[in-house]
Amino acid sequence: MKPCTPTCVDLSSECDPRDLEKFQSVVRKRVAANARERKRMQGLNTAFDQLRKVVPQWGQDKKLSKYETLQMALSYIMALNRILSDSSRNSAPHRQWLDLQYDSLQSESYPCIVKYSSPTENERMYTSFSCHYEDFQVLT
DNA sequence: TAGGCCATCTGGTCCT
DNA sequence: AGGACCAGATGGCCTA
Repeated sequence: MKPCTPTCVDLSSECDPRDLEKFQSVVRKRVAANARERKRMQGLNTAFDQLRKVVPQWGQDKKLSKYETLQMALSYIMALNRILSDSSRNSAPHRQWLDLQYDSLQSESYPCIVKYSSPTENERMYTSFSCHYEDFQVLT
């Protein structure tokens, strides 16, 4: 898995000490850069995990890939945006608001997600959206 | 076994 | 000079 790094090479026996020192400095910098890059990528993955938690994921027991997460977030934001602009035009009650969300979230908006149409799945979706609706209300 | 997804390493570029 | 960011390469793991 790990490609061979310069640390694999043993130069200690035949190198000029100054070259060796220079080489070791390069290796130290490379190792430090690798660690920083790992940390950066871990931060990025944490952000993806946080995004997965707030993005709808019904009927999907498998974790969304990074690409799917971004696609879903995009679609979700677009849908909420549409809901917001629609609801500002006519003040719909809660259930109508949810129905509106359902209309906005058809499968063509979520190409990465399998669409489930059973009452159970719809109910789960309403529950999920109720939660988001509360958050939405707090924010606005 | 092939393909998808991912973590890691690496070198390059840009910014402070 | 050092750090952040990026993209390509590579190899491991998992699933159909």
